[in-house]
Amino acid sequence: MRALRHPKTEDIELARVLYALSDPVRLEVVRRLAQEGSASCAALDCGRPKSSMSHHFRVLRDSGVVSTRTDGTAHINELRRDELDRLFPGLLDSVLAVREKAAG
Amino acid sequence: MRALRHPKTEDIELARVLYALSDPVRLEVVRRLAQEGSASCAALDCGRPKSSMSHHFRVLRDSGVVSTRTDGTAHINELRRDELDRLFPGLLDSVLAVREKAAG
DNA sequence: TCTGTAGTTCGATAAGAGTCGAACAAGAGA
DNA sequence: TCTCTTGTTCGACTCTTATCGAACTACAGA
Repeated sequence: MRALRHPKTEDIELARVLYALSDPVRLEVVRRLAQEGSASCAALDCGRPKSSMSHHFRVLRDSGVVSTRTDGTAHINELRRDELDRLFPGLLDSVLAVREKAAG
Repeated sequence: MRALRHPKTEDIELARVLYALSDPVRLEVVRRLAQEGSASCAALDCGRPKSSMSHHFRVLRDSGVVSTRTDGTAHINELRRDELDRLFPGLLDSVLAVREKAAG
């Protein structure tokens, strides 16, 4: 497959990261990556078709929130945690610490 | 003027807050409110027409990031800092701590 | 009441984003 | 090489959003 674009650490922008985190589907993906360390796209589908998930993974990748490596046919994602923590200390921790009340 | 809508503390949602913070104009407004405590809309225009700024203030208000009170004809805005800190500990601090490199 | 000031609302426009099926690409294994 | 699996890309659609001028609302002061 084509090479997956990852911004360099110094090109990661706060506004883009916040935007990437502002979607419920992507937030859920980030939470699960934080728990599980790394996971393939398929393992993280939120009941949505793969084209939709591919879009969300691209937003997360382009913003610098996750990195994706290839393992056979699978794409393994993980949080760029060290870099994000260095750039925006406490941000990811505070986002991940939030336990939102159940809907309804 | 019509009453300005403010969500109740318990209705403030993380994703909406992150979205509100993901725009450069709004991020700048939030930074300046953090510095100055409170300010009118006019004092915080980012060189944009007031209709544009009014839109951004509404996004910030609707998401629960700022509260707006009326003082004569002016609308005085301030961060809902205590509430945000209680709901999302560390989030605002980490966002405000970021010193982004100058463009170029 | 007239005028000025501060913001909101409206309407239009253009750009962006989420969603999904279908087609495509690339590696793995038989 | 055929096939399966895993994702990406494309195209179409719809909804949302940012932007701005113009009209409107509300308060204050002369």
